[in-house]
Amino acid sequence: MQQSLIYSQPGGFTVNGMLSSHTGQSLMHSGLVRGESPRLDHGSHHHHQHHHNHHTHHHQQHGLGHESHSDEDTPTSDDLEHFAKQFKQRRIKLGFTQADVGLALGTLYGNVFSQTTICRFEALQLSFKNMCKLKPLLNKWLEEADSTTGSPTSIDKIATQGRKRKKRTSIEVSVKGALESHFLKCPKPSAQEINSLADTLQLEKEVVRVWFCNRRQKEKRMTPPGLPRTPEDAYSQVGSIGPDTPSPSIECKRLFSDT
DNA sequence: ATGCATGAGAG
DNA sequence: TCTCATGCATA
Repeated sequence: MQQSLIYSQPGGFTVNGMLSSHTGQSLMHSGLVRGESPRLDHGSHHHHQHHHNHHTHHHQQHGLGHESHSDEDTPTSDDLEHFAKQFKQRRIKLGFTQADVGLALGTLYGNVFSQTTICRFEALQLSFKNMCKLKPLLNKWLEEADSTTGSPTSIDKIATQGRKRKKRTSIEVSVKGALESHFLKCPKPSAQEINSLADTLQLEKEVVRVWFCNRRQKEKRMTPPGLPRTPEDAYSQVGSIGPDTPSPSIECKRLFSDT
């Protein structure tokens, strides 16, 4: 947790040591879970991805095969991964917290983001599409940030949230385990399934429903959950690593034909 | 850093 | 209803 609560104002000294070093970390996710069709409308493309996804049929961004620049068009997963990494180091070098960045984006370009989102971006824990959307913004901030090394950023405040949010319900570990099991069987339970499940686990159906929604979203992130990604493992598995989706391509049978 | 939650939009 | 982007609150 390096998210200090203090605002580090780079107004005292010039922090200008932006090095282009990157941790030699071989993070190679093989793709996302679904066939995200990028909203690009170039009618003639569709090369092929260069990675050996030893299973299904999904790739999300066409391997345009020749773009290694910052933005312009749809980045590749590798581009995003690299950018996120660079972004984080530079952010830290400049002495800003994730929260600072989120706020700065708001005051600079009108889009405010929370610490959570910045964090997830850096950790590649957003969907591919979402990453692509945020990248340009963060890239701009980055340019601004290190060019203006020492300029006062006009901080503004846009308090826009007067919702009474439900208190976060803590789900017991054992119960979580049960939910996990069910998720493996059927990631998309019907209302009836959710009902009985909620009843069994003694949880509100809404809580169970939301849990499944969130669980599904997790599967769709760029960095899927449950990766035993230790450096040692990475070395042993080179050649056929598959951090890709566990192929749940099977339809879960609806025992109840709902409405 | 992450778990549970909200709400807008698609179907 | 589900997905998807996003965040408050919390561990």
